[in-house]
Amino acid sequence: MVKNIDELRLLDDEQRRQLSFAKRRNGLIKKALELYMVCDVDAIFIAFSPSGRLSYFCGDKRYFM
Amino acid sequence: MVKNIDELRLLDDEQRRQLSFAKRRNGLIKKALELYMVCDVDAIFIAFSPSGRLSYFCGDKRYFM
DNA sequence: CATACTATCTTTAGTAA
DNA sequence: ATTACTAAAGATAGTAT
Repeated sequence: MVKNIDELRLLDDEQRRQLSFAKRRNGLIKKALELYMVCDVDAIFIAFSPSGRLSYFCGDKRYFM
Repeated sequence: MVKNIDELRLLDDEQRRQLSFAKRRNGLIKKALELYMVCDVDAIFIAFSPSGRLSYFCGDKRYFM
């Protein structure tokens, strides 16, 4: 797990990085959905996977789209 | 804390919602930064606070900007 | 708006399938 | 690509400042 930003470094193995991405992306999308629902705000999250695939969440009530 | 998505509901108090937003937004930006650094991917996060202020994170290495 | 505390709940690296 | 398991680390509601 990551304690400080200083401890962050690029995962050196492609397979580990892809798995870490999938887990973290899922976590971020869930958190963005919670922010959207709990706090009643607009929020978007966009990321590209290490292999270039798009992942996103869009919760729009007022400003987006 | 939120256990299931079914338990999510709009915080009824404006002050509680604003505080929850500030904490969750900080958490999301940190997570997005970690995703960007650890997984070496592009990622953006944008949200508006309950009072309409913009918060965002943008980590771009290939696609954005 | 921010920051600090803490009990409690959540996320995730490593691993296997 | 995914899901499942688990210990360890992280996030946050409630509260006070």
